[in-house]
Amino acid sequence: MMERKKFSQFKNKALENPEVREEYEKLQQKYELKTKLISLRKMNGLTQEELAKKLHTQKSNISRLENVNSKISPRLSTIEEYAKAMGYNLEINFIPQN
Amino acid sequence: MMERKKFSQFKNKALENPEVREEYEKLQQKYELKTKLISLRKMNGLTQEELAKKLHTQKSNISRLENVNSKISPRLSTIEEYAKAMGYNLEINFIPQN
DNA sequence: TATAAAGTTCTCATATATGATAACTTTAGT
DNA sequence: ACTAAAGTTATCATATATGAGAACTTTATA
Repeated sequence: MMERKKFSQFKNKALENPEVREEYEKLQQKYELKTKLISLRKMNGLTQEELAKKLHTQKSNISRLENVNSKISPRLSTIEEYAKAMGYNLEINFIPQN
Repeated sequence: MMERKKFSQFKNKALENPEVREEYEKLQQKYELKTKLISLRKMNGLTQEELAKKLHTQKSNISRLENVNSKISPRLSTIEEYAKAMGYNLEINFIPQN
């Protein structure tokens, strides 16, 4: 708990730096999408292999897509198909910064 | 006015057909994104050329990106950068299909 | 702790998006 | 109708995502 508080304080301080903040938000966003993809799949009780089959591709490709560390920026259509395979549509919004 | 009503009735009838409906929604979505991109740019009072400069690219590429008819499915990062250049962040949501 | 299932990583081939330039068309203002 | 600005289209080169297969690591469970 003490650790958590300390870190939290440090984080807030660091985020006052615009460059750090920007970098952080960029990561947050990437993390968000990948995270959403993964939880969407798990919510539907699918393994990577099962989803891969639905999409006529390989489990290794699903893994790559879901990998938070990969530098790949997927095509919109790829995300769309992933979502469709589980019964979802994509919605894209533009949010003003600050 | 008469024309509009007739068309509207036809449209609703046609949308009861699942295949037609799916095709329609697909188009709607594509249209939506491109439309959002265009209005975002215009809201910020930018020409394609001006935006291109901000993004260190050419106006022809902006035109291609905004072109509703093109079969290109852009990278997520491309849309992101377009938005960022005008002070917006991307938000992506998964909407259950019915 | 052995085993199977699930997920990851690497690599190469292929498909597709993006960058750049030029010529063309449309639109707006006079 | 003329002109300039804005937008479009075509094309080729380059960058990057995706497909596929194999070997590897992690996780869960008996």
